[in-house]
This record gives sequence, C-alpha cells and structure tokens, in this order.
Amino acid sequence: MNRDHTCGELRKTDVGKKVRLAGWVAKRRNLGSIVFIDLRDRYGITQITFDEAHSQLVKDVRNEYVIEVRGVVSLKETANPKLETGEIEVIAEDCKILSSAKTTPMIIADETDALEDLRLKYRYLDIRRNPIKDKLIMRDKVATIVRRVLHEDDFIEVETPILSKSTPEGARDYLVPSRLYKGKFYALPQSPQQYKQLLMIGGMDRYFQIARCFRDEDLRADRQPEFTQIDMEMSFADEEDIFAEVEKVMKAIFKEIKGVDDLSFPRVKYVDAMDKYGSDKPDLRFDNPMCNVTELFRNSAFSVFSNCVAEGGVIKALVFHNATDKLSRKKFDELNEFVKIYKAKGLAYLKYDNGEFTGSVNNALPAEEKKALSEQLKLNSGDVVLMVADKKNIAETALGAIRKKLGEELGLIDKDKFSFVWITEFPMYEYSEEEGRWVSAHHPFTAPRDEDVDKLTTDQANCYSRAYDLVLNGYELLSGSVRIHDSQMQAKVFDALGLSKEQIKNKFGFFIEAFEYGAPPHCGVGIGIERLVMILSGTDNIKDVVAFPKTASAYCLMSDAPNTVDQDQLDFLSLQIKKD
RNA sequence: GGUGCGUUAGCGAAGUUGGUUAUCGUGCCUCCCUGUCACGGAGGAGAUCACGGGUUCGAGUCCCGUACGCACCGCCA
Repeated sequence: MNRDHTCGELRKTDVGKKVRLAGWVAKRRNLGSIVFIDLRDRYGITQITFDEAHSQLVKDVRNEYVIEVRGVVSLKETANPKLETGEIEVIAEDCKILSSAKTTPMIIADETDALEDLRLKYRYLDIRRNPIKDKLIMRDKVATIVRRVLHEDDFIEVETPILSKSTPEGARDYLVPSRLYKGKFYALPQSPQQYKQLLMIGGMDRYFQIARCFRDEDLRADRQPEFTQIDMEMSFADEEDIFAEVEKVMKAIFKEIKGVDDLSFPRVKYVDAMDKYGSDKPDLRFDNPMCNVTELFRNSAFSVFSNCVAEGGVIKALVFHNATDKLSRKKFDELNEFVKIYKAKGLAYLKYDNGEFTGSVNNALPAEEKKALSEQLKLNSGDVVLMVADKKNIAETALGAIRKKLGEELGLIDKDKFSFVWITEFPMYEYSEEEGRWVSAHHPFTAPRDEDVDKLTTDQANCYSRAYDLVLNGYELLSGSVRIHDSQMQAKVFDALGLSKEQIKNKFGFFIEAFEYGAPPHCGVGIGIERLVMILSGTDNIKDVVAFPKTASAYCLMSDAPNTVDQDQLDFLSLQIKKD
C-alpha cells in the first residue's frame, strides 16, 4: 500500500504520528526554501510541508502529479478553518512521484472556470472536483438506502435483460443488431416494464432493481438517453400499498441525507393539477393556483375574450400579489413572447393598485367586467393578473409555465423546501395527431379506473387510469400504475389502441400468454434516481449527477461515442450503411 | 424536426460606427522569497479570432451556410 491514511482523516489528535499519504497535488506553494503541497484524494485535502532540508524532493513536482509522502503529523502555526484537516499538516520526510501529469486543460478546484463541454471531454478530471465527486457519492448513498429499506420489507433485487425485445407504443428504442439472427435486432429496454410484470406472474411478489433504461429521444437539462431507475413492483397490492412503500423509501433517504423529518405527500388528481397549476408536475413549493375566469367573459365586450369562449376555449387567470412594481412593461413584453413558445396567442395583464386598473387589456375591458374579475379573484392593491385566452390545454400549459417562471423570478420559491405531490388518475389515452389514433398515455398495461371500465373502447377522451406520478419540486420523480392483470381487460385496451390481433400477437404475444396462467393483481413504479439526486444535491443539470454523461445531442465528448465501426463488424452483422 | 443564444492564447472573458502590433484575468515556464493555504514579487512564452463562402480598399466585427455546445418547443408509452 502507498498509504496508511487518507487525505481527509488526520486531525489534531493525530499529532506526532508517522503517516504515509498518497494522492494528487492539488496545489503547490513555493515560498523559497519551504514548500507547501495540498495533497488531495477522494476524502479530502491535507497540507504537506517540505522544509529546507526536504524541498528538493518536490522540485519537479507539479499540479496533479500523483505522489506518495511519508512524514509526521504536526500542528499548524495558524489553522485553516476552510479545511477539515486545517489544524494539522504533515511535515514531509520523504516523497515519491508515483505518476507525473501534463498541465491540465482545466483548473481542478471547486470553483473552476471551465465550461461544461470541456469538463465533459475531460470528465475524469472533472470527477476529481468536489461538486461532481460529492454527487456521485450521494448517489451511492441513495442506492444503498434504497436497497436496505426495500430488503427490510422483503423486496428482492432481480436483474432483467439489457438485450431485450423492441416494443411499439412509447419512446424510440436503441437497437442492437443480432449476429446469429441475420436481420434481427435486440432492443435496449426503455424500462424493465414487461419483465417485472412477468416476475409478478412468476411469484416474486416484491421485486426491485436499480435498472439502467434507454430511450432514443431528444434530450433536456433533466433527461439523458440512458438513465437509472429504481424499479419496483408489488403483487396483491394497490395504490395505497405502493404509495406507502415509496413514501417510506423517500423518508429514509431525506432523513439520512438531508436530515429532513417532516415530509408530506399530498395527492392531486391529474385534471385538478392541470386546472390549478397548468402542469402534471407542478412545483408546490409555492401554491398560487390559476383560476378559471371563462364565464366572466362569455359575453365580454372584448372580442378576443368572447370569441375565444365562443370557440370553446377557456380563459385562465393567475394572480401575483405585491407585484405591480416588480413587473415592468418590458417584462410583460417578454412574458407575452414567452407564452408563444407554448402556442398561446398572447398574454393579457392587468395591474391593480388602489382600486385602479392599468395594463394591456385595461382599456379593452369594460369597468363592470373588471369589477367582476376583481371580485372573483379577490384582488388586493398591488396584485398583477395575468390571463391567457386559448384552447384549454394551451391556456393551461402556457399560464402554468408563467406560474413556474414568475414563481422563480419573484422569489416565491423556498429553496430549502421539498414539496412532494402524488398526481393521480392520469388519462388512459391521449390522441396522437401524428398517428391519427389514440395512444396510451402511460403504457398499454395500465389499468383503467373502475368507474371508467365501460369507457375503454367507447369514450377514450374521458377514460382515466390508475396511473400516478410522484412529483418533487416540479420534477417528475417517478411514474407508475396499477397494472391490468386480466386478459379480457387487456384485450379491450389493445382494441382501443387500434392494434390488430396480428400486431398484438407479434409484439406482446409472450406477455399476453403469461396472463393466462394466473396473474396476481400488481402495481409498481420506476423512480428516476438522477432526478432524485439532482434535487438532493441542489443542481438543475442531470449531467452533474451522471459519471459520464452525454451531450444534448446524445454524444460522448470524452470517448466520441457513437462512432463508426470496421467493415468487418458490419459484415458479421449483415449490415450495410445506406448512402444518402 | 423547430426556435433562441454561443464559439477569440491551455482555460474564462473583453473587443466601440468595419481601420495600424487583438486586450484583461487565470493557468503555464524562469527567477526571487521560511508560514503559505486563491501565498506574494519580477520577467517570459503562448492566438491560422470554430470551419467554408460572400460583401468591402480593408472583416474578430457585416451577410449566408456548415459543424459543435447550451437552453427551450415538439418528442420522452
């Protein structure tokens, strides 16, 4: 061994000990005949001091060299309160260079000026920095807690295949060509969905897995093409059982990692979430719900509003208190452009101060309509009312985005808070304009609400399911559902999706057949571990919590994946690259 | 697939209405310094201004295209 202690553990009580440390040179301060070296490893930084007699030992040592040092722990003349080891230093007696290092392309420190693309290209250097290293360690802690809690409750961890079968309905699959079966492909799993349900049929009544999932879709700040899910499934259980288990896991994680003891898990139905917050993943660290003011303007003299209502649209309003002096004309122009991203035609606003209205629609709206609005919204002096008149989903989404944006900008969000909310009873289907048919909102194995069973094939638009999400601070943390365990019901859902018998047999045959051999009622969830660790560690960038992440265009700047392969490899797979 | 922003020494940035030798900080190298911990001081090296085309007497600067990065919309059962 090159070391008998780490760089993070020596304290005042160790003074006098002869120790051997090894690590990276984080900083070298040469004061002439005395040289200080900050030695860094995963556990921390310890100052090594080379006096006049020993400074020659580190004459050639530069930043990021890997060295081994022998010396004696001593008390510093003046302590450095910024370091855990700041009270002591190691007076070096010997030093061995284990590895030299070129000048690094970035400064390796908590505060680095390197931009993200450079950090990704040299990710192994980035990982030496606390902000990344600490998140990887936290992620390990989360996984450890999850395994412990679930094992205590008789869940068992089962690994499911990475080489699996492509499924229609849902995200684009990553495909892996088969060598032995010419022209055939494996697919990487979007989630272990079918396998875990088959495990239920196999009698493994409480399953979990920390499972890698793959989706070939465009990325976002909180989305990577491969990600990890804490995947769970329970038999002889319903929503209440799985909610209780998830809440127990979350409580353990937040207690042990953040010391938070007072989590609550309110529930909001999907339709109410959309109605009040314009999102199926509302940030409830602040409330500020939207109001439906459609009826006030059904016969409005302001034709933009009345025409919208006449065409079946809605008018949604959002109030921000004490905001009249915080939101400038310029800001409203910006917000007006902002809602267009969400296909809204525009954003109307009114300021209310001392009984007087001003704002973009002040002149267009008659006094009695403004009075009625004021009464319905219970306006106080200083209030700003923002309104979107549009198709229901556009108005809700656009104003919901405004709620989130201004909630942030007006400082309504308590950054130390953790606000969970279960969103329940998602729609069973959504209509795909692209495909011209109803598709599963969740996945085709999701059970409908009992009261909506008769709508399965006849009234898709108003059929709701037993699917749920757990939302934390505006992030979708997990999705899950009670599954269909009855083949007749399953057949109906496939029917509603417009799948032919042929397609069903071809794509889901083995799965459907399994349900004919005794399937227990079951339900489950998949928890996105990256998003959880993001929130726990206070970042809004998923790349920070992934060891080796991909860029927004699914490229690895470090390894240059994806990349071309040799002709031989293509030949083995009977593949040919199409020329454009 | 779409929209917006960005690309200038190793790194991070500035660069005015288009005009002589492209500026600053940091890192790097050399020298000085015995108590620093973002050490300090002196000096030095380091740039085909992302790539391709265009406008112009003249382009880092204006225009078009491409590539890459970031964020967002679509997409993500």
